[in-house]
Amino acid sequence: MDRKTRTRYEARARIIKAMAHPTRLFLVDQLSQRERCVCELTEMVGADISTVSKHLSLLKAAGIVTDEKRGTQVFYSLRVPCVLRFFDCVGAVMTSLAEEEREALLAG
Amino acid sequence: MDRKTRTRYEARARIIKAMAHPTRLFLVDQLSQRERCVCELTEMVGADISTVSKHLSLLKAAGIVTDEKRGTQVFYSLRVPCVLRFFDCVGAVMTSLAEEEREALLAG
DNA sequence: CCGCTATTTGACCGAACCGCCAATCACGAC
DNA sequence: GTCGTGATTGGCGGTTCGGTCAAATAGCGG
Repeated sequence: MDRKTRTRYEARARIIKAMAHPTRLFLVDQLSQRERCVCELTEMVGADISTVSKHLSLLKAAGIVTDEKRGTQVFYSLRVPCVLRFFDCVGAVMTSLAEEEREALLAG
Repeated sequence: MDRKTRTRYEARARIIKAMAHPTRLFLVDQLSQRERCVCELTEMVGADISTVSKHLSLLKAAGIVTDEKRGTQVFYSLRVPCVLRFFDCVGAVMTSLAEEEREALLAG
């Protein structure tokens, strides 16, 4: 794998990594419905506001969400809706995983 | 977020996390073409065979790939092709990211 | 200006991750 | 059986991640 190829896969991995956390998946899921302010998301998640804020800025840095300040609040919204398709595929993988485990059980 | 919801998002995150690494993305990409043995993949990646083996078993544990032992070699293949759609979306996110940066540049 | 609320940022610390090395296991050839 | 090759596993440093706390910043109302 040459240097250029490696760089390309690293860039891709950075974006997927941004999705690879339960709280951030939840946030993306919520933002797919409509924009929400940090305080609202914080209440939904049930964690410290600084934690949620950091997750959101990570998603923003990855290019997945955008923010817009209105008065004293900051509203986040989903910028790239195609990430929602991750969920479908993840469902397929989970099915595959269950199958694999069943096969292993039968084999053993 | 109640306990059940959290568990569901954790399960999803585990699978996405399995994809969130440049080497593993590369492996998935290669396996989308055809099955390959560990030694072949190792040579392509250019890392220690133990490293590649661990990445592959991680992908397997996530349900994304399967392995089949034939003689002294182990062949891995892609089990859930839909993960390839990740790449398209990642491309879209990268475009969005470039846009966002350009906007920030103009605004600043 | 001050106080209040919403949010971000920095420091800290435990946990998880990554890559290499060595040891081990599995298989085929002899 | 021994040897050689392919692959997995365990362990060890170094790095990154995630959550919490405290401090800093930003906007609004008085």
